[in-house]
Amino acid sequence: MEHVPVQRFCEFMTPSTIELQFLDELKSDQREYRRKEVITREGEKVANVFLLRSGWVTSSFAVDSGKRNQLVKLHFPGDVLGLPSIALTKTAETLIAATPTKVDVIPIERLASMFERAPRLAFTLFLSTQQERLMLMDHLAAVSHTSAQQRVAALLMYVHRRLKLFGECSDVLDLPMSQQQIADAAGLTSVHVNRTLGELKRADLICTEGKVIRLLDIDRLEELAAFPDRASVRNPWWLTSIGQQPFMGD
Amino acid sequence: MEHVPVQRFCEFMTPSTIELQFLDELKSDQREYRRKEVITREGEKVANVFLLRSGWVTSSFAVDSGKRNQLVKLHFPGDVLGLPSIALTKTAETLIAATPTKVDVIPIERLASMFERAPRLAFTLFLSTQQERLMLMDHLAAVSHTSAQQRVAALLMYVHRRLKLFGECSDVLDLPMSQQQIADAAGLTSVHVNRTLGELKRADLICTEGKVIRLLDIDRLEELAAFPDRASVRNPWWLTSIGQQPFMGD
DNA sequence: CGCTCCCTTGACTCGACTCAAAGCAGGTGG
DNA sequence: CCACCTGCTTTGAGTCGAGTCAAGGGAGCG
Repeated sequence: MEHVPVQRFCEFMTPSTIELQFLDELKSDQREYRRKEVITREGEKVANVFLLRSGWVTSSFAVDSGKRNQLVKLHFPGDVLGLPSIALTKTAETLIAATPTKVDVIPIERLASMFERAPRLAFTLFLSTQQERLMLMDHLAAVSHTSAQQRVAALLMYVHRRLKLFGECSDVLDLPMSQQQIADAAGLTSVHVNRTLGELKRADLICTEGKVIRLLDIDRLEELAAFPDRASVRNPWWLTSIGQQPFMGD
Repeated sequence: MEHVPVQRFCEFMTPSTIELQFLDELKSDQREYRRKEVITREGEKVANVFLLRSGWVTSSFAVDSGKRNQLVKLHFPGDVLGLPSIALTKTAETLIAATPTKVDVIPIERLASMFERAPRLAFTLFLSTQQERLMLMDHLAAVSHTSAQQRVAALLMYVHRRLKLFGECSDVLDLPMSQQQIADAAGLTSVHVNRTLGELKRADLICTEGKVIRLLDIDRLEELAAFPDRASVRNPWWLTSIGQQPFMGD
């Protein structure tokens, strides 16, 4: 039974055995990347999406003709990478492995066939990307309405939450990101991120031990980050009523 | 034949007659709203999505416990409203009619059934929401990396482009938005939007005649707005190869 | 007539950016 | 083993864009 890597498909319902098998057969290939290796560079032709099996991946955009970067999303195991660009001829995102990484390669035509063969999975993926869209909206609201401290805290808490899902998490974060990248994610400059981290340290919210960040007061950090909390549906009848048996013909 | 209101479904391929009929039968109801009327308020139970038939609709979030608003998206005829919240128990977006508006009400369970009955339409909708996601990413990048002038210009050009699609458009925009709303969209304050519009006027890029904005130099405005230009796929084989005949049983 | 929005303008503040220089690894090759 | 990169972090000084607060002016409406 696959567990972590298909969490995107388990978030709203539990897939049947046949569906899990179908998912497993989507991949055409499996690839590994080293830290900082490029998975996809913006401008390249779009042919695949990727299921992240292990490792962290950053998704970013060049802005200002390359002078700056916008880090749009930090991906964790179970995430599907590259979806936003499937309607384009050239990829918009640059995907870079932040840690050593394993991905399944899923050709777009197989993804398309999922809509015919496994509609329940397709709708689940659809729901999951709507959630992503919402997170982007929250990110957008945050970037234009919150202070540097809040944005940095929000980033830390986001990572903390995701890691908690895997149980891999204590109050210690080993961020594989430079301050420059944190800045790109939060919409700040590296200089200012540095100062902001300093402020958080002085406020006894975090401390750093080498590259590692220790979260000293998670409650206050959560409060600072001020994520809107949104409750997701689980097993809604309109989802579970869709045909459960995918058509596995030919 | 329905034309404008289903453009979201025609962007990537041409739906078959049966598919168009299916789309038409999705709605459970049709509603009309007056200017400033609320279609959906954040926090309400999620039961439907809406197909915008005519009029403009703003989608916004309260931030800072209601002191500020983030206007996330301006919707035009053909857009599907409310999708980002379908995975939630309570809506995240507040949808407000910016002009007199007509919408089709689509219960979520019917949307779900589309994934079973009309997979090609479902995948088309999926593609279209991936595009939305991308636009949000661009919006995000813009908000953190561009000046007030650029953001206001970007908003104007966005509206101009959308209107051009309907052929309704000259170089004259009749924005049904207050400067406060423009500010909410651009991530600015109303005071600063006012000054920024002043700058654009002094630079002979726009002029205002009452509530109407006349675009004096669209080329320079486009340059200022600096949208990334992204080419969408049309009729990709992996889309058109999906079963064209929806199952219309029972 | 007076209300309520909304736009407009001015004066002041401040958070985040820029530019710049200096410290600090970690890694590579001589 | 040391010398030298190169990339990342840290700190300082100065600037500026956008926000805040506040007051006045129009325009539409009951």
